[in-house]
Amino acid sequence: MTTVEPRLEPGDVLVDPAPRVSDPEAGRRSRKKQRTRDDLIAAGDYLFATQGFDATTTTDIAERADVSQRTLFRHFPTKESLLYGDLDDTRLQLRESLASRPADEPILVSVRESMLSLAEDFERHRDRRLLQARLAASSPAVSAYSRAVVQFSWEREIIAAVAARLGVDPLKDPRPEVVAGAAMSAVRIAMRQWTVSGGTLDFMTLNAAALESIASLSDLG
Amino acid sequence: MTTVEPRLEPGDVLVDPAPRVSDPEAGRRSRKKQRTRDDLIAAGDYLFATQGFDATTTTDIAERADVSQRTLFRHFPTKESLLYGDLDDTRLQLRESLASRPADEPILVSVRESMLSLAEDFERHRDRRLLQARLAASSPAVSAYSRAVVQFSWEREIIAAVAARLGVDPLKDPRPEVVAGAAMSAVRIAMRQWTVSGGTLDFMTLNAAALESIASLSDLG
DNA sequence: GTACATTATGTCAGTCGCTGACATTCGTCA
DNA sequence: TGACGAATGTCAGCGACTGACATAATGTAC
Repeated sequence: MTTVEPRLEPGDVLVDPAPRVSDPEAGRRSRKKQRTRDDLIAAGDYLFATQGFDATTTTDIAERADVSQRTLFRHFPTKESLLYGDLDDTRLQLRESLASRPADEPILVSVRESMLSLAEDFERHRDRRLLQARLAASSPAVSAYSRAVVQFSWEREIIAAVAARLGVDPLKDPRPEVVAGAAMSAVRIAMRQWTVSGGTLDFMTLNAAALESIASLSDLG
Repeated sequence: MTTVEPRLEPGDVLVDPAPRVSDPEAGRRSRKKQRTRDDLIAAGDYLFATQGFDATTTTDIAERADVSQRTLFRHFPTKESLLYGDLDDTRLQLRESLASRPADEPILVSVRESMLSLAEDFERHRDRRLLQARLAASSPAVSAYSRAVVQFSWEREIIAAVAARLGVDPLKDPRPEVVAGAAMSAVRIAMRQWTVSGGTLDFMTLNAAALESIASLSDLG
């Protein structure tokens, strides 16, 4: 599994200057835990960006975050999950966006609008999403994880929402999954176009254009 | 990554009684090579079916095929690829099927008919496809491989064919990928329904029904 | 504030997928 | 037959990940 690793230009932003808010409600213990978690993500982002995903060792990352490798794996189940540490946030945001659409709205419109809320997420975490996309383009392991874990988790949210709206069982009626599959393909195209543009193009616009094509599918007869 | 491993009933067929044809044209050397390859696949199928994917070691498989572990990895790049050893056959068959559709046929019909040719493959290798599907349902590693490698390779064939038919660049026009995504979702549903039925339902029928829903997507507005 | 329970972390040894390097065997072909 | 090359075996090693146990920091009850 040989891999071409990315070489970032010196000007590129490497890490999200994350807010590091650390809910002041919680005690010192959970704050410290959150702190090491943040440190690990930052260390991973930096090393992945500078050396590439495959060339970076989990031991490297742990050392840079000044913790043991064992601690890294207590916070993240896999090396890939370290790169997509905010997966759950994005997924839940998508879920809420889907749930908040009016019930009388056409389903394709609901899906489209919700996917656009995902675009907002991309612009809010621009650097990180670009890094993830670039690493996915250069490392098969990351690419596979993105498809099989990240995107799949989004797809499930769409399937559940569409099935609920239609009032059908998604294991029997194929439409929820087919809609979700089409929508995910649209998002992938938008992501790819956005990535090759280096994040300069407007993700929202790209995503909207791709999603438009779903409704016109039947023209292909 | 804890995994529930499948327990097959004694009556279940474990291995494809593969033809083991070994092109008589070739010499003894390539015949022996093909033979060890077949042995490895058979050993893998048997152990995966009886012990589950994760619980089976590549060393186990190699020993059962009476070769060294190193030889296993000379024939197959990963443990997963051993389970999907015939991936290329299926992919190329899909490609040919897509290429053989008349140029004046509506695109959705071409895609649908080609996916049905994929259904023939499923019935031809019924036991193996069932085993793969069951293992994918029980092991995240297999499931991820199926999505990110196997199904993705099919998806690329559809994208290329549809883009060629439309005469567009699939990196710019989203329609080829969206069609492919919808078609792959349909196939996934059919596979799942077929699997839970234990392979008793007619895959062709399931697949056709799921593919039908693509054209009616715009009804969801 | 002292004592006890919890929890995050470190350390260490080990498994398993996978690879490079080198030696050996065996089919092929002149 | 003898030389060449392809397939395999052997061995050592890397890297992701895990279980077990010890330790230290934190939270809590009194």
